[in-house]
Amino acid sequence: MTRWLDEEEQQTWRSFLSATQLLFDQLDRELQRDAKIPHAYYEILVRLSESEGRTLRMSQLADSTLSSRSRLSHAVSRLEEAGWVERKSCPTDRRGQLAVLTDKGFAALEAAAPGHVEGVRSHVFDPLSQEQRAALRDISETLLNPLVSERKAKGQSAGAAEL
Amino acid sequence: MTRWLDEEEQQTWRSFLSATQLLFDQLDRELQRDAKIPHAYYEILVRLSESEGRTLRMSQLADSTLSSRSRLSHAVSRLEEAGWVERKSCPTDRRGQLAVLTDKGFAALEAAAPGHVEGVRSHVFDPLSQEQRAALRDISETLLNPLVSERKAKGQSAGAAEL
DNA sequence: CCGAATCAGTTGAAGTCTCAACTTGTTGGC
DNA sequence: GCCAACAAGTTGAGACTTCAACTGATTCGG
Repeated sequence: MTRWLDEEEQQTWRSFLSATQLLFDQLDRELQRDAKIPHAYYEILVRLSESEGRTLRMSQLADSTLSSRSRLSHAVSRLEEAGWVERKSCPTDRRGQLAVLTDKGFAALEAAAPGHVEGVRSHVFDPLSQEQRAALRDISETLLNPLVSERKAKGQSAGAAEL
Repeated sequence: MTRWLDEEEQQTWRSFLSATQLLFDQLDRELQRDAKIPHAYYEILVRLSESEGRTLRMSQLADSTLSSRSRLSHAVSRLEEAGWVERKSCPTDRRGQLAVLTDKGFAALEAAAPGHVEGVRSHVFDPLSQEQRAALRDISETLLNPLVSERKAKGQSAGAAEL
């Protein structure tokens, strides 16, 4: 009954797995070395830096970083210890918490960003032709929608709206 | 000096990040639910099952799963506790260790594989057109080589030969 | 308005991964 | 042969993630 992968699909899948694995390992290692944070934490800083008042509700931040609430809570605690983020209680909903990027956190992000962008460029965009870049975007967007739906179904709350 | 990403590149990168993140999260969750192991452990079982005598040197196994030696060592210890893998000392090099897939481990892999393949199919291949599949393979292989070189340079020993 | 269901967020434990240090065995130059 | 470099693997500590259980606040049907 199982629809096994044929030779061609097998090759595709293994190349894809290897490439993504090596890519994220590499970017993570660079970020860890240069900025002392994992990529997931970098993403948190980026989202906050792009938000009104450098502030976001915990749940919005979790959704926009594709993170579980639990993971985010731990991560923000960690970033708080580093003095890069602060928690404030939400004025309109006493359950809510706001995460605010501090000046120190913003400075850390500014310091980390150029190196990280350079990494993305050199490991992803530089090796690809213009056609390949377009195809990569097209493929990624095609895969994205069903995955987001599935995730929502599983109860992970709102959708990854602003990606 | 920084070569920032333009709007188009930004979109591509974020879609790619989201899609891969959601994809691997999903596959991992399915595997954890159905087979009680993370995807990295599944990969180990697959490599062993494909090897002569269901046996591989630790270092070869580490290379072929793109895993650090340390990570592999921990993982094999865990799989050994489960009775799915056994360690034997290598006859030709007293430093070496062989990892051997047990019958029980093979059975576990046989039980897990159909569900996992179905997941890969439904989340990756089914949504893509034939052209997109070809492009995905092409892109993955393009990205792979430089990453493998970089990894080797960093001292991670031999190359990911048989992917 | 009151209680059940739901929502926002946190917590602690258990699992995995990384990093650096370490043990043991091999090899190559002298 | 011998000792310094190197290779194979392991180990333990610390960091991150997941999962399930939990607290407290909000909402909505009756």
